[in-house]
Amino acid sequence: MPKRVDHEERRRQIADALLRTAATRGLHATGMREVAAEAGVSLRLVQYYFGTKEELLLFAMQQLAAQFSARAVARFRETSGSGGLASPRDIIAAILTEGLPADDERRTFTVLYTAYFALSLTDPALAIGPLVRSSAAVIDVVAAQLRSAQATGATPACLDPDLEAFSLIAMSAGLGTSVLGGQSTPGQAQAVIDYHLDRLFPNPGQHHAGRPVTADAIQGTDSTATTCR
Amino acid sequence: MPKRVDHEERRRQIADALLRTAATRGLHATGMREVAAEAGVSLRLVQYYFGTKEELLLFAMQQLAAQFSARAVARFRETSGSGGLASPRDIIAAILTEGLPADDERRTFTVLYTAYFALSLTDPALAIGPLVRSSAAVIDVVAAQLRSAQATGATPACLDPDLEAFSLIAMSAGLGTSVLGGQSTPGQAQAVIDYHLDRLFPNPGQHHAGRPVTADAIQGTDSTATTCR
DNA sequence: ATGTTTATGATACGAACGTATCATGAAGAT
DNA sequence: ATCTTCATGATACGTTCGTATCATAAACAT
Repeated sequence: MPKRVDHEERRRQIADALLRTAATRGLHATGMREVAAEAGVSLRLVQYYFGTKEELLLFAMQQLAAQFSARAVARFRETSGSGGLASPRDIIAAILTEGLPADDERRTFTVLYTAYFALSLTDPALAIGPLVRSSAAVIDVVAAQLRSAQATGATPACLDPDLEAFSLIAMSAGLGTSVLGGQSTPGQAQAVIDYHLDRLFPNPGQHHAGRPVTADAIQGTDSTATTCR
Repeated sequence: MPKRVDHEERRRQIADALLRTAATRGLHATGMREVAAEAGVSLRLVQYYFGTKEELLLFAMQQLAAQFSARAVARFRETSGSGGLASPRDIIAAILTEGLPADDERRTFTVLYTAYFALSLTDPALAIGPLVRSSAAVIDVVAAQLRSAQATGATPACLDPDLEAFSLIAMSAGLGTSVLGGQSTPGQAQAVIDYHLDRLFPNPGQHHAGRPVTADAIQGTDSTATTCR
C-alpha cells in the first residue's frame, strides 16, 4: 500500500484554511476555491477530503471548538502552574478572560463564533451543538468553583452558584461582542469582569483589610435568596 | 404631476419584506427576487427604489433600529403610563426586558440584529453605526436612572453608575443570545435580570422588611469603589 | 515492478446571484 | 386629453458558486 498520509491531519489543515479566510472575508462569503488557495492545495483536493461544503463547515466548527478548549486548558494550566493550586477566583477569571477578544487569536475566535452562531439561527443544517455544549460545560465549571469557594468561606454562602455562573458567562459573552463591535475596549471589559469578581469574592486584605468574610456569611443566613448581605 | 406615492413608505414596505424573509432564510441568503416576492411587487420595482442591494440592506438596518426604538419607547410609556412616574428600577427593567427575545417580535429583532452584527464584522460596507449608537444611548439612559436612584437613596451610593449600566446592558445582550441559542429560556434570563436588579435596588419592605438602605450607604462611604457594602 | 493511494490539472455543468435593458401599461394631476 | 410618474413584464448579461468528470502524475508499500 502506498503513501501514508494522515487524513485527519489534512482535514485539519484545510479546515484551518477555511477558518483563516472566513475570519477576514466572512463565513458565508468564503468559497471552496478560496479555501483551496489559502490551504495551498488544489480545489480538487478540498473536494477529495470534504465531499460537501456543509461537511467542511461542520468539521471546521468542531475544530474551532477544539481549539478554544485547548486554549482554555492551556490558560488554566498556566494559571495554576506556578506551584500551588489556583484559587477559584483565578480559575473563573481565567475562563472569563479567555472569552474576551483581547488579542488577535481570541478576536478571531470570537468573530468566527459569532458568524457560526448567526448562520445557525437561520440554517438548520448548521447544528452548533458542539459550541453550545462547550459553553454549558464552562458554566458548570464556574458554578463548581463558586461552590468550592463557598465551602472555604471565600464567597458568601447565600449566593446561588448556578445563577451567578450563568450570569457571569452571559455577561462575559455580552462584553465580548461589545468589544468586537468597537463599543468598548478590552480593558473596559476586563474592568467589568474584575468588578464583579470583587463582588463575588470579598477580597480579604488585598486592597485594604476587610472584615472577615465569615462574619458577613453568618449574618447573611438570615436573609432570603434574592438579597444577599 | 401624476400619481402621488410616498416613496419612503414604499421603501419601508420593501425593507420590511427583506427583514421578514431574512429572519427565516438568513440575511445573506435573501435575494432581491425573494424580497420582491415577499413584498408582492416586481423585481423591477425593488431595483427602482433601491438601486443596489447594499442600499437596501443599509436602509433595512436603519428601519430595524427605528422599530426597536419605537418598541422601547412604547414599552416605556406603557410602564410609566398608569398615573405616577415610573421608578428607575422599573424603567431599567423595561429596557433590559425589551432586549430579551421573549416573543416572536423581539426574537425576530434579535435574530436580525445578530445577523447584521455578524455580517458587519467582515463586511466593511455594512456600517452598523445606527444600531451601535442606539445601544450606547441606552447605556446612558440606564446610567442616568441609576444616578437618579442614588440621589433618592434607592441605590447604594458607592456603586459606579456607568460601570453598572454597561455591565447590565452587556449581560442583557449575553442573556439574549443565550436564549436565542436555546441554552436558556426567557424565564431564566428574566430571573437573572431580576436577580441583579434586586442587588442594585435593595427592596425596602417588598419581600420582607430590610434595614434602611441609608444605614448601609453611610457605612459604605468608608470602603473603596471596588467593594460596596 | 506493480498497484493503490494521494494529489493535480483543466474544465464544464447548472443554478443562482446582482444588475441592466428593453418595451409597455395604468394612474392621476394639469 | 396630455404628460409625468409609478409599476410591471420579460429577458438577458456576466459572474460566481458548488459540484462533477474526465485524464494524469507522483509517491510509496508490497
